[in-house]
This record gives sequence, C-alpha cells and structure tokens, in this order.
Amino acid sequence: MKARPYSSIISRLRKSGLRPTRQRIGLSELLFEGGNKHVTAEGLFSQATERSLKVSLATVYNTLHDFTRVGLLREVGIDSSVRYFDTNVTEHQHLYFEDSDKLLDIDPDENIICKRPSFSGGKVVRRIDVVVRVAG
Amino acid sequence: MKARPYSSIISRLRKSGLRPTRQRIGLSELLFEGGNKHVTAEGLFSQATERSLKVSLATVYNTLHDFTRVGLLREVGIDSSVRYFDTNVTEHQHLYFEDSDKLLDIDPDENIICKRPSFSGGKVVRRIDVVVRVAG
DNA sequence: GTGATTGCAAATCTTTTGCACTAAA
DNA sequence: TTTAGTGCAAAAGATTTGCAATCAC
Repeated sequence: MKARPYSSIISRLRKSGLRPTRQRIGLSELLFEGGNKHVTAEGLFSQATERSLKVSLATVYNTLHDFTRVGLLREVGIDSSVRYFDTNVTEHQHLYFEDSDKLLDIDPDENIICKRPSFSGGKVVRRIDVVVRVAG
Repeated sequence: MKARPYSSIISRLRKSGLRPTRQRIGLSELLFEGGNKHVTAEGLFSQATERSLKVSLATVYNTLHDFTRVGLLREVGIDSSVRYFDTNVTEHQHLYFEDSDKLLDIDPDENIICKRPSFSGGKVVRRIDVVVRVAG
C-alpha cells in the first residue's frame, strides 16, 4: 500500500534519464513492486502478456538492458544459457538451487566473502559474483 | 617432458569410462598438456584445426560435455553468452578481466571465501562459484 | 559384429539488429 | 517538431540434435 506508486515509478524513470513510456512503466511495475525478483527476458515477457501489458519481446530486452545500464537492475551470471536480471542492486550473493532452477539472494549478514583483492595499474574490482550452488 | 604422455592420456580416458578415440586423444593433448587452461568450444575447435587435428565442432561440444560429466573438466559461469571450460577441477576461484575477456585462476592461498553455508533436508552445497570481475 | 563415437547439416534457442512507425517532450 | 522509444521480422551466435557412416573393442 505505497502512496502514489505509479507516479513514483515515473519519477524514478525520469531521474534515470529514461522516458516514462507505457511499456517501461508497465515493466517497472512488474519488476519493482512486491519485493526483489530475478527475471529473464522471456519470463518477464510472459508475465507482461499475462497481465495484458502490450509489449514486444524486443522491447523487453531493450528495457532490461536500459535498466541495467542506469543501475536499476543488475545482471546475475548463472552459467546457463539464459541471462538473469536482479532487481536487488545492492552488494549481495546468490543461492542457486540446481534442481529447481531457483535463484535466491543470500542475506547480506551471511556474507561469504572475507577478502577483496586489490589491483594496481588502474585496475578496479568492479564486482564479485558469488553463486552458491545447491543440489538435493 | 613427461614420460609416455600419449599412453597416460589413453589410460586417463579409459579410467573415466570413455573410449580413447583419435579425437578425444587429440583434444586431451590440447587441453591437458602445458598447464591449466580455460577454453570455449569454438576456441578449442580453432586450436585443433591449427594443429591439424581433424575433428568436427559437434564433436568438440560432445567432448567438452563428456569430459565435464566425468570430472575431467569443470564449467565456469561467466555471464557472457559463451561457455568456458576449465581444466583445473580443484576448488578455486576466478578472476575475470572484463576489458580483455581474460579468465585467470585465483591462487588457492588467496581464498576469498570464509564461510560455507550449510543446509538441512538433504540439500548439499555442490560448489561455490566466485568470479572477481576486474575492469580498467 | 555391435555398440559407442563421429560428422554433417538442419534445427533450436536466446539475443541482437535494421528500420519504418509511434509517442513523449 | 524533434528525438527517443517501440515493434516486427530477419539476422546472428552458440549450442543441440538426428541420423547415417565410421571406429573401438
């Protein structure tokens, strides 16, 4: 029950330098309302279709990339052939259940990393991807 | 200068339950001689062609999967659209240079992980994938 | 021989692209 | 109006599959 969710989506898009089009607003609702999510392009496209948001698959791809570029989304590298996007853009790690293909965030308090390597020569650690793969 | 490298390749394949065919032997030489490597199917196929090993791309894919299945290789999940295979099957982490697409093993002494989560209900941590992404 | 392996070409699947059309500012 | 964004259909890549030919045992 947030106040004025619709216009807050619009202003979020504006702040990111993206025009609040019908498609971007609709996809934003799917993505950013109701907790953190991990989505694929096809998955988001299906959801949109189910909720009768008219949008093309190409636009879903464009939108996922645009949102990632401006920092509203983050890409998660699971080694399969599909790309996952995460609405949680804070530093955190992932739990991947191999049997069910489910992806979960690891509670930041449970941080698994204890050391961040550093580099000379202008090289920077852009991020550290951690995926705990669970089976059974 | 290992002794009898050829026959050790053959026995390694036999022990893994794979018939030592000309293609598998040739690809094994490319993969397992001269230190740990990270390869893609296309990359290995090119190497094979350069060294005039006659093998089809489909067989390279089959071989990479077969080798992974029996534990001679391990897949590395960089989030790009290509699959990397690692000849180092021991527990270790990766360094990925985004600008050059280079992938390096992290020295096991530099272990970045300090905590291994555990699960109940028959769930097991199969492995923890870590990729330190470096830019610049 | 016979069952595993290979190679080719076609198929599949995800993602990207070109470009005319539409909508936001 | 002017530029960004959209949608379609086609293209591009990586990987897989089906099946006949070949090879290892």
